[in-house]
Amino acid sequence: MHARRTKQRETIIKVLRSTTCHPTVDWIYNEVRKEIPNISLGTVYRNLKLLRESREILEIDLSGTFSRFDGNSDNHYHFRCDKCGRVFDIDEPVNKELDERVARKTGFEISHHRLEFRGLCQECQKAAE
Amino acid sequence: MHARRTKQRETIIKVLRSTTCHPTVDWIYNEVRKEIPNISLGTVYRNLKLLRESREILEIDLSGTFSRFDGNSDNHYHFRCDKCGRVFDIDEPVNKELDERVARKTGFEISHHRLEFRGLCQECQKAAE
DNA sequence: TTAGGTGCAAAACCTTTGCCATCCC
DNA sequence: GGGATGGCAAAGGTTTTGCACCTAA
Repeated sequence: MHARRTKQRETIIKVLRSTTCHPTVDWIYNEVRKEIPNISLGTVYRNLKLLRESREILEIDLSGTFSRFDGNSDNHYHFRCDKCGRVFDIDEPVNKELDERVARKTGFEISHHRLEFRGLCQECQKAAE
Repeated sequence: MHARRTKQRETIIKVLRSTTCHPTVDWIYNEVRKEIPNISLGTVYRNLKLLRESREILEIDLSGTFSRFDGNSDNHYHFRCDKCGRVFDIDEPVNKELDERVARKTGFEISHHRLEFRGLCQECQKAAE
């Protein structure tokens, strides 16, 4: 199966790469509709699935009702605000050595790890005062 | 609101504490039905929500369709097998110092972090040979 | 030409919720 | 007694899928 270049897929990638927020499917859908008004939600889901599988984007594992995506597929850490729900990228080096140590200890074959900090972002800290 | 002691809730806790697997709601539901055949799925959901809020259990954030739970609510790390989907607890000290460092660097107020290793468990490594 | 892609709508799924009966404190 | 819970079923919201029609290569 050869991935084909379609306007829909290109636009979805463009939208994802153009933001630093970590959008939900619904947000992506609405953005893309500004350019392709009659695109269907199913197409968005299908393309996100493909892009995730080809590792062009990252699906962020969060509890809660809906998935979020990251246009940056390099492994990196996230912070999630417990109050406003926003997700931020964290500029902290990924600790590859940890993978190796745990792999040795457990016998698991470890490809990577996901790390998510939780707490309050600056704005929500102020709002709580 | 006083949490009341009911057979349903007690059984759900018992089931959760009695396993080291990280069950889905559906699995919990079926286990509990062995003791309380006419318990409803809604009750299971309601109690899991209560227990999560009172921090007696842990909801594990995973991508994928359904939630998973951990009867152990102490913060600890997980490993998830990409092939069989099983989740294992990792016996590795939680790095609290990391929270502090990132908090200083970012200005976020960090309460904790979640870490999940990904890869292949021992059995799935053998199966892949 | 043709396999992959799209739109549309229905289906599938997990989770939540309203209502009323029931039970615990 | 009275508020917290449970059972049941319907609703809600996200994600997937079947199908017929396109379209990029």
